[in-house]
Amino acid sequence: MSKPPARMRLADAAFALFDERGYEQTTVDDIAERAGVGRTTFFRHYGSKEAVIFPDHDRMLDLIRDRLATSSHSTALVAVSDAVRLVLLHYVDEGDLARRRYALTSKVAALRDREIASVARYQRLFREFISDWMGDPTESASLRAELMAAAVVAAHNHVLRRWLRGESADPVAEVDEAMREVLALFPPRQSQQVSGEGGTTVVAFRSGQDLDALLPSLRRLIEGGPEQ
Amino acid sequence: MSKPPARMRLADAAFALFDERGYEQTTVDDIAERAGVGRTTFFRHYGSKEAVIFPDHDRMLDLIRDRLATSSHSTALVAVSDAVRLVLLHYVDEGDLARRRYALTSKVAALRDREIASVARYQRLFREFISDWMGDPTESASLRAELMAAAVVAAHNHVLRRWLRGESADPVAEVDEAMREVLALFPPRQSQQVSGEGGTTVVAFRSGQDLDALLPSLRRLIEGGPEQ
DNA sequence: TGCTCGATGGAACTCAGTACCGTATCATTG
DNA sequence: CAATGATACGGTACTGAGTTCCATCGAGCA
Repeated sequence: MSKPPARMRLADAAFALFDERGYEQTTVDDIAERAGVGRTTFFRHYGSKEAVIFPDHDRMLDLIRDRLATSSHSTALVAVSDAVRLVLLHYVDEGDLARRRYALTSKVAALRDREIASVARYQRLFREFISDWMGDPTESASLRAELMAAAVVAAHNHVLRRWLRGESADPVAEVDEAMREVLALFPPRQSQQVSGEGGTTVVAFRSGQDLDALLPSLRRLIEGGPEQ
Repeated sequence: MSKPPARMRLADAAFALFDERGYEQTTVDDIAERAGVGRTTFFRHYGSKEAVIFPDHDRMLDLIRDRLATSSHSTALVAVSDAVRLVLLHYVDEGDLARRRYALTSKVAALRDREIASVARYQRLFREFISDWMGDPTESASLRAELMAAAVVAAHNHVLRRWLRGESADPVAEVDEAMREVLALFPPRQSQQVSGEGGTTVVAFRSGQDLDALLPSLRRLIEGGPEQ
């Protein structure tokens, strides 16, 4: 009947106390005492009181990095979707623990802020990866990469929160669908046009005019090359 | 020769000390001492050591709220663009102060996290507004609102950071352009088509054919009504 | 003068987080 | 068996952020 490792006892004690008294009302001393270890040991295992709630963010960042790194130019978007699915699956595997954490982050501003900061790190990884993938130093591509990374992360968070609230029975299917929607927002561009003959790219717009009235400007756009 | 108000002296002292010694190496006592006030007074004016760097976020949130509130259904997107421009202009008006803050948030993780948390609050405002505006309780619309809010905020941050780094001479023009790109990502949906006469909606696609070869299918699309 | 009120300063406190030191356990060496 | 080193732990003392409470000062006012 050996005791479970201190690290886990600390996490259990922390969650239990947070549930009973609330986060701010619980001190690190309380947690250490209930876990039956010294205060020093707590800080050896978790860098801060907040970190006992989010022990895995660094590992998740590595996971994302790895998945993105093992991709070629043509499979970049697949890698992004995979990485997102990986993160979502990690939460789903945590099960009830993830839901208890969600209950805490919903109530405690400090924890919510911490979570948001972590998500921003994910977003940064995606942004850098997408930016490299685009390989286009123009300001327009830079903005596009930023928007895409933001959308990817927002889609993940959206599905994750739905699952955390018990609104989703199949979060993996939902996140795949959401990622399809996100990628559909960013269709491939002219520079990646099918090589060879001069095809036609029609950009999306709405107009009160009918098609015939629009054709002149359409032709001008196509033949005149890039315009303001 | 009356002294400037304590609040401003505290901010000046804080920025000066942060520049000289760095953020972590500066204590609140140091700041209060240089400002010639007591420690208590510091915390009366700024809720925390970090808050002396970001004094205006609450006011900015109110500004956004107000701008969004004074809009009708048809001017919702204009209101969003206006609100974004408002925030950007606030930073630009700060001028050098905003750049010093940027230098700090670039170096100090705690400050970066704080800034990110504030941005998340902006994003939440936009998300709720856009969601209400869509008035569509489906999951698809909910995701769409989330993506749109994320894109709006990402676009603002992108332009703001460019300006902070001195890469943009006309940030207002840039943010307007960026917002146009963002809104172009989210074309109005069928159900919101301009009532009345038959305008033209061109959906985005790419084709290897040239425009003339495409026209028949285009016409069929337009006249045949909604299709998959 | 006596009064309130707002802004201030100071003392004392709680608690997170860090630094340092001593100790117990265990496996590896000779 | 004895010396060694690595690892995990506990305790003490410290710094510094943030809070609470109380005392003070000055301006306006009856």
